[in-house]
Amino acid sequence: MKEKLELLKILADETRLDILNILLEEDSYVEKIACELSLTPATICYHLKKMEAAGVVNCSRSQFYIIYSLNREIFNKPLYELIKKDKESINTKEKYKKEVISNFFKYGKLKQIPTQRKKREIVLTEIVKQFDFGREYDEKEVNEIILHYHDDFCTIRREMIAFGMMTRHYETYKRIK
Amino acid sequence: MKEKLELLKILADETRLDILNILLEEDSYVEKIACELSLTPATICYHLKKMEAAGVVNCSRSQFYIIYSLNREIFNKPLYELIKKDKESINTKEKYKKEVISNFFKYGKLKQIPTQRKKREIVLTEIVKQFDFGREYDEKEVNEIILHYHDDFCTIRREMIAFGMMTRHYETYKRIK
DNA sequence: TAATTGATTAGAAATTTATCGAAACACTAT
DNA sequence: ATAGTGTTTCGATAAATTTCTAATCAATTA
Repeated sequence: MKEKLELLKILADETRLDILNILLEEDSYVEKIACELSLTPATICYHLKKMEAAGVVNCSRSQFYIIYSLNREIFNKPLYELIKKDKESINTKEKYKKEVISNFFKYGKLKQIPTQRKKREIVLTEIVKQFDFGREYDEKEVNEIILHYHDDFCTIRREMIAFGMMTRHYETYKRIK
Repeated sequence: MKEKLELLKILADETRLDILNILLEEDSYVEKIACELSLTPATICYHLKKMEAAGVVNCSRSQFYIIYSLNREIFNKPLYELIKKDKESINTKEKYKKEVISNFFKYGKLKQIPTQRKKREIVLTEIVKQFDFGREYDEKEVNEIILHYHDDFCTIRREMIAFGMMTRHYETYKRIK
C-alpha cells in the first residue's frame, strides 16, 4: 500500500507532471529541462531523483549528460488499482464496533441505549449473544437476561425483535441472529 | 489540465485513500468514518468536502445522516490519461531554443561556439538558415556568410556538415537541412 | 593535469496542507 | 418549540514539501 500512495504523491505535483510530459516526448537531461521549465537545475534534479526512487524514471550517462527516460509501463494501470487497499481494511469495521461497545458499556452494564440506529444495532448485537440459538425462552427469562445489562428490558426486548435478532410466537422467544 | 492535477492531489493523501476505501465497501457518513479512522469529524468533513468539490464523491441526506458515496466511474481511467498534457507543451521546446539563441548571439553575432552538442546544434541550425536550399556555394562564399556570425568559419563549416545540414562534393557546398 | 560543464547535495526560506477545538448550522424527534 | 445529534465552518497550529543559493562532486576535453 505504501508504494501506491508514494506513486500518487509523486504524480501529484505540477512541476513533476511538466517533467513527465517532456519525457513523454523524448528523453532529456537536467539542464535542458530546467531551461524549458524556467527552474533551476537543482530543482529539476530534486524532482528527478524523487521520481527515480519511485521507479517512475530511469537514468543513464551519455557523454556530458545524464539522460533521463520514462518507465512507461507504470502508466497503464487504471486508477482503481492505485486507490484500492489490499487487505486489513476489514479491521476498520471491527475497530468501529469495539469503539462503540467500549463507549456504551461500563463494568459489563449498558450505560444507556444509543439513540443512533447503527450504534443501537451494535450494542444489541452484543447483548443478544447471551441467548442460545435453537432454545426457547419465555418472557420472564428474556427480561432477566437483559436485566443484567440495563433496566429498560422492555425497550431492548422490543428492539431486538425489530432488528430481527429475536422472534416471538405467543409467549415464546427465540434467537435467530 | 488543471483538473487532472487537482484529482491527483486529491488522491495523494493517506487519509483520503482510507476514506475512499471505506466508501468502496459501502456508503457511509462523517461520524462513522471519523470513528473508524480515529480522526475528528471536522477532519473527515474537510476531506469529504474536498473530494466532493473534485467530483470524487457525492452526498445526500438520509434521516440523521449525510450519506457519502463514491463516483466510481472516475477510477476506470488509466493513469496515463491523468498525466498527459493536452496541448501547448510544444511551446516548451521552442522556449528552450530561444533561450539558447539569446544566450549565444549578441547583436546578430555568435559570441562563442557552444561546447555542448545540443546547444551547438541549435546555434548552427540558426546560421544555416542563411543558405538557400537547392543552390550551390563554393567554399569562399560559405566562409563569407559564416563570417557574418563568427571568425572561426572553419569549425562552423565543418560542424554543419557533421550535423548533416550541409554536404560537400569536391569544391561545392549545398544546404540539405 | 587543469579547466570546463553538468549533476547533485546541503541548508534555509517560503508555501502549502492536514489536523484539531470551538462555535455555528441543519435537521429530527419529543 | 426545544433538546439532541450530526455536519460544517473558522482560526490556529503543526508538519510536510517545493524552491532557491551556494558548495561539492563527477566526467570530459584541451
